[in-house]
Amino acid sequence: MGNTERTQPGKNARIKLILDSAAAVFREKGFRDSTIEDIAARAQIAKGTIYLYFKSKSDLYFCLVQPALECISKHLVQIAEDKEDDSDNRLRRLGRAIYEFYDKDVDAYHLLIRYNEEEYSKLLPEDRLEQFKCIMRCNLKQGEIVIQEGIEKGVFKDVNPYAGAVIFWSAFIGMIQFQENRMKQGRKDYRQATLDYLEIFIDGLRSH
Amino acid sequence: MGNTERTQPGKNARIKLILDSAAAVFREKGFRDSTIEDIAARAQIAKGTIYLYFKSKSDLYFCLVQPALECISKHLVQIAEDKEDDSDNRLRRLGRAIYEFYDKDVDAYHLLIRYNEEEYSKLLPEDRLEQFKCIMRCNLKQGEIVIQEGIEKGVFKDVNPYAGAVIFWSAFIGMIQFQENRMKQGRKDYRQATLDYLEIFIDGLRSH
Amino acid sequence: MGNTERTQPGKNARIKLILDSAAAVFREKGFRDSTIEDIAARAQIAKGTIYLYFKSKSDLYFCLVQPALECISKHLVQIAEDKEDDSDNRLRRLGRAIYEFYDKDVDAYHLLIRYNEEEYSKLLPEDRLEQFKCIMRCNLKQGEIVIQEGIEKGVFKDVNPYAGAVIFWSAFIGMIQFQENRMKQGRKDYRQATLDYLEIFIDGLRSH
Amino acid sequence: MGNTERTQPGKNARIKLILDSAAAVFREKGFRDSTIEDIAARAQIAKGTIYLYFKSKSDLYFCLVQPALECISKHLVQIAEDKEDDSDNRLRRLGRAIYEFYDKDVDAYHLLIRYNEEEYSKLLPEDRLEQFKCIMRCNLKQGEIVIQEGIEKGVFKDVNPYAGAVIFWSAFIGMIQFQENRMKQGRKDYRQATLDYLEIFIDGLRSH
DNA sequence: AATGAATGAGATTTCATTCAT
DNA sequence: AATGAATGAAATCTCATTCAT
Repeated sequence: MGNTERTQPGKNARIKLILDSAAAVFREKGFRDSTIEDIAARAQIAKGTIYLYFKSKSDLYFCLVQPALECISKHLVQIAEDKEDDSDNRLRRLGRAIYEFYDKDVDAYHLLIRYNEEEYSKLLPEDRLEQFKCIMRCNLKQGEIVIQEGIEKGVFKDVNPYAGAVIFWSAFIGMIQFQENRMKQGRKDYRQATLDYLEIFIDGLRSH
Repeated sequence: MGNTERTQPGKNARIKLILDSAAAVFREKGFRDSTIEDIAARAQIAKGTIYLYFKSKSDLYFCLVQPALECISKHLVQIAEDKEDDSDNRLRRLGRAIYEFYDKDVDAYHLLIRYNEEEYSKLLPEDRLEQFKCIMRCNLKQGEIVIQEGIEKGVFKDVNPYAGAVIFWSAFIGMIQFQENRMKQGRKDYRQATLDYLEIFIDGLRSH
Repeated sequence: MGNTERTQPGKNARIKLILDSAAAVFREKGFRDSTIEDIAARAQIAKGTIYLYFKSKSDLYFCLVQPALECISKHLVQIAEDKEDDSDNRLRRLGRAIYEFYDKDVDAYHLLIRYNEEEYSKLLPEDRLEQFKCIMRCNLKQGEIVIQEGIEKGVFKDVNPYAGAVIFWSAFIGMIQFQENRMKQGRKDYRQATLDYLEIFIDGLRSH
Repeated sequence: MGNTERTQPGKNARIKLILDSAAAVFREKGFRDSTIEDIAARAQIAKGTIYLYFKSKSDLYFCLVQPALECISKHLVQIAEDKEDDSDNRLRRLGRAIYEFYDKDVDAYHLLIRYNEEEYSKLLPEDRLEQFKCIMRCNLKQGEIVIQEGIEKGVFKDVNPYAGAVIFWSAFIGMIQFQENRMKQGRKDYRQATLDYLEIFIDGLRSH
């Protein structure tokens, strides 16, 4: 028992090492094309070592995405619940929160937005997938709530709030993609400029 | 030569048969999970026959997506070049053109919007992939052109036109997704309503 | 369709080749220690070829043992149902039938008597295993029936007929083992002598 | 030396602990499906510790079965050598001795009767295996000796004594199996009745 | 031109054994 | 002496591709 306490930090470091490698490899190759061998090689450990800490490739993927999903999810809920703030500002804050999440952990972000591509949905166990979808629905719901309230206050146009949230989310993915394309072309990183485009969406929603 | 002429139509029919089967199978299962066996079975031909007409599974995929991309691409160029129409209406028509393309050939649409998922990009040869990206850049460019002109005319806000086009495109994908989600839940197909959400963007772009 | 008819014989030959190799390898190494590679190597074909004809290693095993089990099973039922013959002679004939089954297909016999060793029962699907056990119970039942009738006619002692059948069966396995041990030691094959030891059992059962 | 004396008892206790755990695990799962991890877990020690006392998994198995075999072996020799007792009674006592051995240590019994299944025989080194076979031949020999003497005294029929011993042994295994089957079905444990079936053989061997 | 049987490289996962602590 | 993390060989099964017919 004393032993366990002593080895815990090493164990956690190992887990972190594997998760980091996995995130990078999944990011580069996608889930299906990433092999346990790839992940082990990047972590400079043996294949079998990964199975000491994770039950399967799917389990590894799940453990990787799960905390990231829950973290951003909680943050979004907080923002949506801050009823003292204006609807349009809360929508802006939702967008910024997602952007900050992206900026803090690029790999996790990419895993998150791909969770429901067929590539993943075919290979994850039914229950894990359902858990993912549930969290994602929750995220979407926050946008929906904020838009709904804006409509009720007359700040926003009378659109379908769910549809509005979907568009908000997918527009955001598009903006990240834009930023990454620019970076690949060697251009400068204008984060603030990128976030400004959120305003296009918010302006479009306004009732005038 | 006489022979060639006579066999040519049969050959083309064969190619079309294979492409149609492949489109359906790729759509249902995704690229990785689709087997040459699946495609051959659906076309009711032998596996080996496919290799008479296509070099590889990747090649088959490329030949499938290529014409679809070029078709929508030409259409978008036509709209963008119609300088007599208002900027905001041309943006609307770009959106409708994509929607109609989707509606006419769901399989091709899904292949098209996935062309740059890593699942595909890792499996295509470098040069094929570059060709794809070139076509996609061209598509995006049409949105950029229309937005640029709108800005110059003072109809649209002074945003980065490329960013605007990316957001426009990704918002569109989001709307299709929304529509498909609704359909899966057994709800009715409100195409017109869906297209109306285009207006959120167009309004957001307007200078007031 | 014409094709199918033409290829059928070749296909059957392939299946037989694989089954024969599998029987020999399973016999030599047991189910768990036999690898698909071993079986393929013995058949001088590639690993993958086996999967063209059999779903899995378990399936291959099942297809191997199933017909042998059913064949001996039917034979034993026939003998047990021949009510015109004396009980003791029918018991003798049951023993001889098993011996002949052994003699005709040594591999199948060894697979049959091992079907319920843990090695197998752990690795076969529940339903396959149940099918096996059902056939084995049926085989045992024939001995039980004959012994039961002998008891009723006063020919045999009043023993538990099921227990009698179990002992009959296991004694038989012992005799085969004896014969094989003798053969391994390079001694001659006294089949007739071996079968004579059945008489020990039959005599022991007699009411005097 | 003082050290050695002090650690010796601890060492022996360790060895016994490991052997006991191994016996239980092998019994439950069979040799192949038992892992060193399983055995270590049951003994509440670390995996590596087992390798301080045993060269390998096979070695552990050997050290486990060896004493059990020798114990029953000695007992059988004693009975066979008790020339004052009748042949048929000594045969009965041999059977009872095996039954008592079974009853006292079910795990050891099951290991013993399986020693020559291929699952085990393929995994033990040639020399270990030869040692096993030698002990088993000795056990069998005791039955052979008793039967031989019975024949010489005219008590038993003139059968091949070795064959008689093999049948005796395998019939016994069958009876245990019968008893265990009954128990599994939740029926009562009629040990005395089970042993009575020994009489079938003894009667069968009698010269009248 | 068409077939489809055969191939074999490659992916996931297990576990006996080693060895640094 | 004891530990248990790490190793890596090995086993099952899949499927793109080839090639004899």
